[in-house]
Amino acid sequence: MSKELAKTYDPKGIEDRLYQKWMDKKYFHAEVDYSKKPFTIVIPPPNITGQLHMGHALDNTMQDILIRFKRMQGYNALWQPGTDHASIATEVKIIEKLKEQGIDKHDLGREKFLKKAWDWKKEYGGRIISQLKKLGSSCDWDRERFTMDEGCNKAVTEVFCKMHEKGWIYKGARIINWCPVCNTSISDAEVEYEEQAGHFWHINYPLLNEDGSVSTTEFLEFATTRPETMLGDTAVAVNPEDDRYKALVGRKVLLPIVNREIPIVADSYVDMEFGTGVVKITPAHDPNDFEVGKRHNLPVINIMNDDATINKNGGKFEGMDRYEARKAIVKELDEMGLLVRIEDYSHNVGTHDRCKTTIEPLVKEQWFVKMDELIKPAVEAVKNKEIQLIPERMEKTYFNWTDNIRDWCISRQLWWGHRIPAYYCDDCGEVVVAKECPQVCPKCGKTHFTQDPDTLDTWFSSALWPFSTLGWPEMTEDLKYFYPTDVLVTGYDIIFFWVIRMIFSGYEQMKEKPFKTVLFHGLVRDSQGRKMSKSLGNGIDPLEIIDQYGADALRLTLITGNAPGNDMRFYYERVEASRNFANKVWNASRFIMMNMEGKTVTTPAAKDFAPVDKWILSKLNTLIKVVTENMENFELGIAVQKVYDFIWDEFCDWYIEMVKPRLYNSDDAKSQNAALYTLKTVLIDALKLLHPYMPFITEEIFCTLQSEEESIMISSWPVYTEEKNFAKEEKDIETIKEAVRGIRNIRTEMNVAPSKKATVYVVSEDAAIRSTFEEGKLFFASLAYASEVLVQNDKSGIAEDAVSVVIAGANIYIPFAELVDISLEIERLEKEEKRLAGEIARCEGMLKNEKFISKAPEAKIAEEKAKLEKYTQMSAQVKERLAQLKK
RNA sequence: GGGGUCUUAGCUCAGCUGGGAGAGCAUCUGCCUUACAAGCAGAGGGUCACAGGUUCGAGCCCUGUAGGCCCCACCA
Repeated sequence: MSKELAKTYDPKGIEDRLYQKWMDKKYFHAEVDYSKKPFTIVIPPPNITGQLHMGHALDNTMQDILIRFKRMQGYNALWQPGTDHASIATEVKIIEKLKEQGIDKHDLGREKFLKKAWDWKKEYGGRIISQLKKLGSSCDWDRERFTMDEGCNKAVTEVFCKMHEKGWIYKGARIINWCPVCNTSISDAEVEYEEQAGHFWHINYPLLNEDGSVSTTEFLEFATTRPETMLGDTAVAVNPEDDRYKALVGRKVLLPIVNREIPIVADSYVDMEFGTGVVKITPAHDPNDFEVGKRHNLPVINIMNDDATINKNGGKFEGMDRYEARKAIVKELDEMGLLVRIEDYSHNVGTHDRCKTTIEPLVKEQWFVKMDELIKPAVEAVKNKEIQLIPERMEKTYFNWTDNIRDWCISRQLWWGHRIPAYYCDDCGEVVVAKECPQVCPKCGKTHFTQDPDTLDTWFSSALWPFSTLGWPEMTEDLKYFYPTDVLVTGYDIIFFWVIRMIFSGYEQMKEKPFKTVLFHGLVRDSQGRKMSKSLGNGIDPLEIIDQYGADALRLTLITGNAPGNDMRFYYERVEASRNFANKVWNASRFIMMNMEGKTVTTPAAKDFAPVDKWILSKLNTLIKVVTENMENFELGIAVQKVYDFIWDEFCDWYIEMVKPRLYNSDDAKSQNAALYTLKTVLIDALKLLHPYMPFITEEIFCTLQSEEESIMISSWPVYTEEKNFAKEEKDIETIKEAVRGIRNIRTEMNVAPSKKATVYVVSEDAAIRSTFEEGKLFFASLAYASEVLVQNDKSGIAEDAVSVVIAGANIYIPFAELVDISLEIERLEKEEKRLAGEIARCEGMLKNEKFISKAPEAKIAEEKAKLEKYTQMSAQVKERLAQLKK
């Protein structure tokens, strides 16, 4: 790289080239190596149906930052990648595709369908991976896994069998959430509640008299949102404390249309205050009713088919869709005079999160994971900080779920997924759970078995991901070395689906946590704060952003100004700001390289460093400390902001400008060399600090700048050292900066053209300050637009009408040749005096407060005293100057 | 019904354990100064939602109020 380089940074071409280089060099690959400490992250496996979206981009950028940071710190960093089969999501897509070709899943048959699914996986499974690469993700691709590969299958079977043996996986008929469109059961976590406008139908059921005849005068009124379920009613319930109905308990009502006699039961579940205080009980189609039914030994009458049409138990309504049946039943009740009234009613309805279909609670035989015992270590681990959740508030969400946990329904009536390792004897029906199909029935001795047709919830395999990917159930070397993993990075939206399940699975199977820290991020929203969604069409494609601005700019945008767990808005102005920063870095580097050209930069002797060099080195040293600390605390947004500010503000706007005169003066070779050396050193360390965030541009510059180095990504992370703190130089340079700012300010205020140079006098009785300015004279002159800088201990020779800047310990005078409006200058100084008076009042107020003196920490008191002294002195200088001008 | 979270400059957001309010964008004024106009130098703009409290000291801690967002529960 040299002068011919483009004035603007163009990431095109560079990014792919560098990624290929990293791949070729195997930098991402990690092997067991006990001489180094491991640092492990497992990727949240993206769905094979997926396309990279902003959520992925954020999630993977964060992981890559942590991995690259730790790798540079000398850890053996492993980022374990892979993809998820995403049973239901994928199956739905395949069914859709088949439908387009006019093929029905069931006509095709299980085997052929699965072949199609694997074809799909082959075709689309790699797409998301290549997209992650575009982002710069430094995953160990040699270790790529899939939730349905051989190893993961083995892990799933192993866990299922073990837990079944322990009695923690069982099969039972319970009420579950059924999706009539996807035709499968789903877990509680997959149900999404949605506010829907509906109705409240008030209905009368006639009471039966003591002699069993139907009363024509006595009715029991109740309200329901789902009148069609009356076909399955097996009781009516009231609260046992309810005086209105106490006498009726034990009597019966006649279920109209169906003409079934059903009892009136007393159950505390019924809220006396709500409605009429009477509830119809349909154990087969409502979870609460199911519980009531169990308590009162009520029959369970399922009235629905799997597609939510009424079954034969619904008599003449058989075959009708549930909503069609609702209408018909209401109509019939109305005709019978049993419909009291209809009320508008808005209520929450459970829908399937995948397809938004209203779920139907049904009683079915399903497989469940018993949660009560399993969850205990997972609760403990978070409670005692064995596992740290970031931000901490996520613990509340976590405990909210664990405290109310119910058994996990894990069987799905799908084909794409891990088939349940349960085998039924064709002859006697005996159930055998085993890793392989049994040869002989342990009960009847027959030899023919049929495997359970169901598959497992996709999260069952994801729950094992942190250890299945490292070789479990074999106790591999990888597992011993890399497990437990260090950080899990994920969105707060899958805390229930995934995070909790990994934690209890880790403790149950590995007897050890799956990770030490969970770092949560929020959602990436559009510029108006809306969720990005397909239906809104407001999604921004990260690949387009990469194409237009580069992966580095995208990554920086996603990290800047965001705190853990918080949502963010994404818009183009932010990306442009990031792109501009990349360009800034590029140009600063270009400048440094241009100046280095043809020269051999050597390490200068300690005495050859100018105060400015020490100032920036000292600033850099502090930066290293702050950035490292913030990254270790997972405050990535703060860390990168510090790097950004340092590079742009301190390094580019100040240091480079300060050092220019020395670079252009070849007469003082030692000084020039020290400047070049400092420029290069600071740039390299700054690039290193920036590398995890912006891997491509930093690599490109680093390798050009230091052709002998192979790659920045395997270089070592800068380390903070006390010896590189130069307090004196920091203070001195800040003094000069203050003077420069003051002068620039005045010049703008007085409308002095930048091209117009003037003599600048620095007057101070303090020899140390004078020497500071003497030493910095060269750059001070150029930054302050001075034709000449004169440092002296009194005002001799300075024109009366010179404008002046007061800084602590010195007065700066600029005599302009043109007439300066004295009254304007007086006004300006009076403003300054007022400001200082305010500051003095503030300090004095504090210091005169006895309670402050007695209770505040010493350091704080000393700080305020020093400030008071400084402002008092400055105020005196301003006053003196005003007195002169007013003469 | 329970819980969380937010309310800071015109906009979008930082502000980590309490010690003089910040950034980016936008606006205004000068500058094509030999790294960068995707830039440089400067400026304006905030009773940190409101009301109390704790403290020598509160944007930050506590209580309450108002409004927004989210999660959980699901009284038929």
